Amino acid sequence: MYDELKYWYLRDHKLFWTLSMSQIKQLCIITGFKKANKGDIIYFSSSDLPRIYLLKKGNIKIVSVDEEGNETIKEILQKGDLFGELSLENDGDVNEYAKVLTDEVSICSFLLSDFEDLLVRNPSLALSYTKFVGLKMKRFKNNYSNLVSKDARTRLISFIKDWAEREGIQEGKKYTISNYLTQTDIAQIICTSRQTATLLLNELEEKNLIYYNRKEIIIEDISKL
Amino acid sequence: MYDELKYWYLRDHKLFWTLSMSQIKQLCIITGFKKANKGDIIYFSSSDLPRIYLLKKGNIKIVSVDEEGNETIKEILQKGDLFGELSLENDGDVNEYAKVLTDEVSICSFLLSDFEDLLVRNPSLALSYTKFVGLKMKRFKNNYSNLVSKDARTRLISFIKDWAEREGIQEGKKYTISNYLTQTDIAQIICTSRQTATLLLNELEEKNLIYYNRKEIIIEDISKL
DNA sequence: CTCCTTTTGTAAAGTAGCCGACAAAACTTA
DNA sequence: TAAGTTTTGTCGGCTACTTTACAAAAGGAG
Repeated sequence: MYDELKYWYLRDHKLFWTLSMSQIKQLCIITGFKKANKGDIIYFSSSDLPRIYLLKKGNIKIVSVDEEGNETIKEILQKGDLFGELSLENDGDVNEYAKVLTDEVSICSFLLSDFEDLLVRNPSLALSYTKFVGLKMKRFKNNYSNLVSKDARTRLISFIKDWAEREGIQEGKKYTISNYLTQTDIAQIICTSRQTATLLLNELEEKNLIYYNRKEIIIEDISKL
Repeated sequence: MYDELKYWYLRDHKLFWTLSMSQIKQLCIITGFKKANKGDIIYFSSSDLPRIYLLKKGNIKIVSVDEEGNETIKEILQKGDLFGELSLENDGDVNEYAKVLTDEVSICSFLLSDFEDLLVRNPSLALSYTKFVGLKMKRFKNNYSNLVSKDARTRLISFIKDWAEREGIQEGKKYTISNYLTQTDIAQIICTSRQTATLLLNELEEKNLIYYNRKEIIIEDISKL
């Protein structure tokens, strides 16, 4: 892959706006690039050097597996999101993988150590990065409190609203989301059983609050949801 | 308060080890210092300039209140912990306060903007700080997955173990924790009702796994817990 | 078009933990 | 030491959700 293209892939991300051309090139030299298809699984092999990944196109989910084999969806990532060792420390024991949700995704990555070098040489990037991680944490905390105090219905609704606002195509109060999640996925995200999720989705559809199928979700009036 | 003393308060924290004397003094000029007693409530007034706080002595809990008035314990902090606008962004709407749990606490604080200046001028501090925030996020994620997949009993046990390892006095397999939490606090931390927490604690005591009273918790053999 | 796999729909039985209510015990204050 | 307040103990009813189980529908592969 040409350096020129790689350069633009990074340059695109707002975190890297402050960097000079030469600094980005420095990262680019060692940048990896990868395409993958729906259903593919990407492991963060612990034997490999730790990396930071940037999702350039498509959607993936980060799944973690605990000792008993229970799978939890940690995050749904969309175009422009960073993932991997964001805390800049590699923790061996955690078992996570990424699964591709959309037809085609492209991902680029760079070595953690190179990124650290860059951060040390570029304090304002470090500052942006810290804010970025902080923001991520904040969103996480928010989800977490939802989980604690709200019931499954409320969690589902707030997830759908959130999704619509992040990715949906808006026409007035109407939102159209291209649906790359199964009901099982949605259930895992809002932390409930698949059956409950199905039940609640059908209930919302019966009340004409949403229109659901495997390809898309349409919210007629988001303010009524 | 003498600059000299303030200096040492900061110097103590491992995050600030890399800083030179003059850099710390720079922060110290505008450092605030505060003592508080059990039961006191410290508000992060949004009208005020955003600050970062460092807990020097004692324990406090961070409580957030949602629209309906539900209170959730976000964090229990101990000596040496940083709190406040760690993400370096101030979010007005979130309603949080800190409540003092132990007899006497001391807290020092500095302005967010001053800290940012320091970070920009000191890349390696910025890197440590980023890692620190990242670590915090990781711990958070861990708690969160516990909440999702484990039942109340498991959550209580892992909370007690964690507490013992962080703060308890160890003698072989025996741990003694000085208990500054009520059962209501514990319940809120592990996200269950007070009644359930009481029940489970008594159950653990009946099985002789722990000895519980208002002043201390003794774990006879942590490996059996 | 047919077979196979994945996803979705539905129902019944079981349960963890919530909620309300009240009493006992332990600290606090005067 | 008495009265008030906070914390802890205990009970039964309730319900939102899980689990198990099976069938229908939709997609995909050959």
